[in-house]
Amino acid sequence: MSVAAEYLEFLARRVCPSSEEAEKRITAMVAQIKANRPNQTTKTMVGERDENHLEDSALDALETKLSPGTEGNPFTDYSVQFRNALMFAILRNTGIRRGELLNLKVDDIDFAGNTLRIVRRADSPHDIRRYQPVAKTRERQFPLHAELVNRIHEYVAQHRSKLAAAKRHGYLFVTHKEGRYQGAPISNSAFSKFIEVLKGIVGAIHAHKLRHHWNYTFSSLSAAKGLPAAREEKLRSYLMGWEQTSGTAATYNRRHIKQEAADSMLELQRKVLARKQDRTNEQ
DNA sequence: CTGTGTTATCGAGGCTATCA
DNA sequence: TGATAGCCTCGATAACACAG
Repeated sequence: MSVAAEYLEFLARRVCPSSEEAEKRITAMVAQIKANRPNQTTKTMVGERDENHLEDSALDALETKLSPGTEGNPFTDYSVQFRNALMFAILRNTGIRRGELLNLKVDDIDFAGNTLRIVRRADSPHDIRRYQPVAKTRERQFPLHAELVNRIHEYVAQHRSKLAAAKRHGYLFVTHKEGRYQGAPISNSAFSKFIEVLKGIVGAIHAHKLRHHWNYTFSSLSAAKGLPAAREEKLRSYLMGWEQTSGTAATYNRRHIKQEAADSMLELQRKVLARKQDRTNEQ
């Protein structure tokens, strides 16, 4: 509204002949518009976000249910099962955004070095999707647990490669259903449908909630390691792709931060995956 | 630290092609 | 012909960047 008021002021000065009378009325108009600005921000309190995390046990149960070939898997096609379980695992373990996930290309994964790269590709001409998912913030690269890398590789080699249309673009996750869109990059809404199914199993869940959960786990882990708060903040910013609040200092020890961030990322993944391993062994 | 602008996500409703 | 697994749109709102 402030901007609108100022623009109207500018416009009025342009249009009206400059006289004392006009000047008075313009000032009055601007004052009146500004007086009507809402004085309360509509943003919600930041503190409430902390309560927004899920239970690990519920996520474990969900992951078991999603694992391909399991009795009672909500998806019928094996490739779809494999893809969906993989998308879930990546979201849970890395805390990347929904858009970043759908925007992943096969090339973004370094299968030899076990790393994942988040790249911005706004308005990519190669993306035929109506709604193009993009990485919202900074690009970044971090290591991926070998198990996840292997699963991605298996998905590409065993499932994605069977679809001819998938060879024409590099996007990692594709549509498997036969028809016009088979092999095309999976759409935002198709992904929504997937989340919809998850909701039917564990109740309120969405992609961003997994991101919140990742941050929650990250906090616990940092606390357990006795990481200083400032340090933790920097690592978190790097891994989540946020701007570093400090300017020059960040450039100075970026590499160090990157390394430590990489370690933390791996450790978190190891923790979650190891626990899952334990459970399967017990059964 | 706050206010403001931009962009992604959520969530719900509706449509379409394929298959058994 | 119904079930399934896709797809599209859009308003509301949350998440983020950045200047003051």
